[in-house]
Amino acid sequence: MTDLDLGEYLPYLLNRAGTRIATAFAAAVREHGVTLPMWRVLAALHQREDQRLGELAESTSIEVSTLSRLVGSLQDRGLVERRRSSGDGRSVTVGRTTAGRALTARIIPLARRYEDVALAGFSAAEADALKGMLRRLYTNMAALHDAEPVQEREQV
Amino acid sequence: MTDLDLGEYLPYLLNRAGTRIATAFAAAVREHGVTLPMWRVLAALHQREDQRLGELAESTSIEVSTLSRLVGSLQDRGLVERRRSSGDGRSVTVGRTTAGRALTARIIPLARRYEDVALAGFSAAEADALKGMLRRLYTNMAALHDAEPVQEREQV
DNA sequence: TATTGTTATACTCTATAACTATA
DNA sequence: TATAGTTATAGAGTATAACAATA
Repeated sequence: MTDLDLGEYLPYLLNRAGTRIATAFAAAVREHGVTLPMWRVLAALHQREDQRLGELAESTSIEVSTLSRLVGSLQDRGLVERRRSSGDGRSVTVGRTTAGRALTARIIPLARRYEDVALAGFSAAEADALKGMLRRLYTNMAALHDAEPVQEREQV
Repeated sequence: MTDLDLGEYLPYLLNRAGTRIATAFAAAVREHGVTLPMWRVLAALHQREDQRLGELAESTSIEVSTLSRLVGSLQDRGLVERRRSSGDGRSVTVGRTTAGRALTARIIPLARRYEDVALAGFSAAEADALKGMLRRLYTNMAALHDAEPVQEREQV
């Protein structure tokens, strides 16, 4: 008899913690006129300037088609710009404008503040351990990413 | 100069890991004819049978208005039923039907399988530590939940 | 032919607010 | 008046697939 205790079930705990921090921070960035996914794009471009759309989709975990329109909205707001890549004529490079960099710089301290709230009471070692485990978790799921759903186990 | 390294930024790592496990598992449950949020409702009702809509919103991290229609869809599929609560005439109690319980039982082993993939290479102690920290994280954010966005810090 | 990105469609989820019925 | 739930609407994101331009 296989059962499930949500209080010990990792995907549930991950979703619960993620949802809470995301909704709280979404309300905060909205005061700066952007949505949470838009902030994620700006943060990814802060990490590495000028990414192709496909790379940006990878680094933000946002679907390419969704991202294409999201970049359009950011462009309408004057925060990013699209440039035709010099090498490959098919690909598009996305980069922040001066206004986009300024807004990113204004939001970063707020982002740190929320991280501090989330990690209140954590030692530096604990926080590092948590982050390391989340990175391992991401890597572990790589095999299933863009692959077949896990095979149903044969009934015996 | 306050900067931000996404590779060390908790909300980013949380979103990345959560998105990956969620999209992979969503594809798996879709084969059973339900969406991921629907599965979350079924799992919450498996954890505790017969919850009022408000409680269910709490335990699934789904907005009440979204949940109301989600429960409607599950009802259309014959997986849950709404009952007027005996005590308070305003509230509605949601419970699984026999078919709902059967479907939940079919998905549970699959859910465990995905958790195992995510936690591959983790010792039991590490997995427990991770889960405990995610619970603490959730609790830490409680203060901000349904509250004002964190105050902008005064410029000096 | 394969790849990169855009666009269209239908569906789902969110956010807000108006509304009903109870309390 | 306040609370529990439903419904309406608009805005965003997801999933698929069709499409254009380039390789």
